[in-house]
Amino acid sequence: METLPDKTVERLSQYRRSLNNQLAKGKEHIFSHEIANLLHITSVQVRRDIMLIGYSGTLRKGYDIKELVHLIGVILDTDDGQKIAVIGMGNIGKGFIHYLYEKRSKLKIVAAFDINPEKIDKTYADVYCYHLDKLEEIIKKENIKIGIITTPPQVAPEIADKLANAGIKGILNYTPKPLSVPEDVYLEEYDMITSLEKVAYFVKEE
Amino acid sequence: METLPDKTVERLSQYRRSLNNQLAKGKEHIFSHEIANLLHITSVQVRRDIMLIGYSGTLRKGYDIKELVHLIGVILDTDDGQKIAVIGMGNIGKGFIHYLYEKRSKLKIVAAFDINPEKIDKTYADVYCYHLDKLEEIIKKENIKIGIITTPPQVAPEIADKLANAGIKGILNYTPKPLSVPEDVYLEEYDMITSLEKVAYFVKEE
DNA sequence: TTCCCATTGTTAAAATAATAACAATAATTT
DNA sequence: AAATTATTGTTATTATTTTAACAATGGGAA
Ligand SMILES: NC(=O)c1ccc[n+]([C@@H]2O[C@H](COP(=O)([O-])OP(=O)(O)OC[C@H]3O[C@@H](n4cnc5c(N)ncnc54)[C@H](O)[C@@H]3O)[C@@H](O)[C@H]2O)c1
Ligand SMILES: NC(=O)c1ccc[n+]([C@@H]2O[C@H](COP(=O)([O-])OP(=O)(O)OC[C@H]3O[C@@H](n4cnc5c(N)ncnc54)[C@H](O)[C@@H]3O)[C@@H](O)[C@H]2O)c1
Repeated sequence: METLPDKTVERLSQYRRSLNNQLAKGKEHIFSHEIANLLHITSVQVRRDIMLIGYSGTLRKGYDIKELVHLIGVILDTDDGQKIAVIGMGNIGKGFIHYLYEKRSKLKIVAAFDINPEKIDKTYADVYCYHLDKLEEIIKKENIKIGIITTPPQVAPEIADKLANAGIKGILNYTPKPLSVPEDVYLEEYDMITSLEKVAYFVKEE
Repeated sequence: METLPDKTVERLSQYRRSLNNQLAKGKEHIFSHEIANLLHITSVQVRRDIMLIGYSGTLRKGYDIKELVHLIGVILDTDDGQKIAVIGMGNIGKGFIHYLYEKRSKLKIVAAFDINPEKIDKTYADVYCYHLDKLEEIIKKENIKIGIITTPPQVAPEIADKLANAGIKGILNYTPKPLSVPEDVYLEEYDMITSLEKVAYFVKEE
C-alpha cells in the first residue's frame, strides 16, 4: 500500500483504541458516525480514512469492529512486533514504561538506559535499565528499532547520534531540544510547553 | 490582531525558547536561516511567521533577538500571566510541575489536585496539592484559566466537566480518553501512544 | 411491490499549511 | 560609482488535509 497520510495514521491508532473499548463492551458493529462521536471528529473523516485503508463496511450495518481492528493492526503493526528502547528513566520515561506495561500492544519496550547509578541495573515493570554505555551493544543484540528520548534536553543530541549509530530507525523526542538525524531515521518531536502555550494563546484570544 | 495560524502559534513558542538560548549566549541579532537551523525548518517559514506577527528585521543584520522575544511575549502571554492547575499528580503531573519550576515563563502552575491521600496537602516545587473536592473553590478563588489533566483516563471526562463548570477556559488533556467540552473551552489533546504508533508505522514503511 | 431513508464510498471543493519565486534594498566589493 | 551579494518581506504556487456533495444500495415501511 502506498503510504497513508500522516494524519490518517494518527487517527487509525485512535480508532483502534476506541474500537477495542467497544468490542470489550460486546458491540460487534459500528457506524462511521458512532466512531466519529467517540473521537469528536466528523463521520466523513472516519469514512474517508477507512476508505484509504481499503476496508468496506456493510450498508445499514456499519463496520465489523473485529475486522476493522484486525486490518488496522495489519497496517500499524509489524509481524514480529517492534522493539523499543527508552533513554532517560525520569518521570516521563518511567511513566511510559508503566503505561505500556500490560497494554496488549505489539509495541514492546525492551530496554531502558540511564546514567544515574540509582536507576541502572534495576527493573521497572519488567523493563531492565542498563547504563548508557551499553546502548549500542543492547540495541544491536535485541534488534531494537525505535528509541524514545526522555533525558534532560542538553544531552538529547548526543543520545540521538548514538541511537542512529546503533541502527535505530525511528526516534520519538520528548525533550524540547530539536534534533537532527540521518535521512533514513524517522523523527517525531513533541514539546509539552508548546502545547501549553498554544492553549494559553487560544484562551487569551477569546 | 486576527488570530494566527495554529502552526505558527506552535512555532512561535519554539522560536522564543531558542531565541532565549541565543540571548543567553550573548548573541544580539539573528538571521532567519539561523533560526531555521536551530529548529530544523526552512528560513522561508521563519520569515513568513515573523511577517505574520508584524515584526521586521533589518536587512543584512537580521532580527533583533530581544525585540523579537519581546513581541512573541506580547502575542503569547497575557498581561498578568495565566494561571494553570494540574489534576492528577502522577508521573506526568509531577514532571510538568518540576519542568515549569524555575522556567521564567509567564505561565504559572498555581495548584495541583489529586484524590490519593499520600499526595494531597503536600507541596511539589512550590505547588500545593489539594484534594479534588476543593477544585471549584480554588479555581474560582485563584482565577485559574487553564487545566492540565493527567489522571487515569477513566476519570478524565468527569474532571473535564468539573473544570468547565469551575470556569476553566482551556484544557490540555494527556489521557488517551477523548473529551467533550463546551464550545467556549479550548481543548488540546495529546496521546503519547499515537505518537509512538506513528513512528512505528513510518519505520515499518521504509 | 414500490418507495423511502439511512448509510456507505467516492469524487469535488474548500481550507489550511508549506514551499517557491522574486522584488527590494542595504552593505560590500570592484 | 557600479556591480555584486546577502538578506528580508511578500506574493504566488503547490501540497496536504478537511469538509462538502452526492450517487449507489439495500433494508424496512407503506
Ligand atoms: N506516563 C506516560 O508516559 C503516559 C503515556 C501515555 C499515556 N499516559 C496517560 O497519562 C495519564 C497520566 O499518566 P501518569 O503516568 O502520570 O499516571 P499515574 O498513575 O502516575 O498518575 C495518575 C494520578 O492521578 C491521580 N488520580 C486518580 N484519580 C483521580 C481523580 N479522580 N482526581 C484527581 N486525581 C486522580 C492518582 O492518584 C495519581 O496520582 C494517564 O491517563 C495515562 O494513561 C501516560
Ligand atoms: N515531565 C514533563 O512534564 C516535561 C515537560 C516538558 C518537557 N519535559 C522534558 O522531558 C524530558 C524528561 O523529563 P523528565 O521530567 O522525565 O526528567 P527527569 O529529570 O525526571 O529525568 C531525566 C532522566 O534522564 C537521566 N539522564 C540524564 N543524563 C542522561 C544521559 N546522558 N543518558 C541517559 N540518561 C540520562 C537522568 O538520570 C534522569 O533519570 C526533559 O528533557 C524535559 O525537559 C518534561
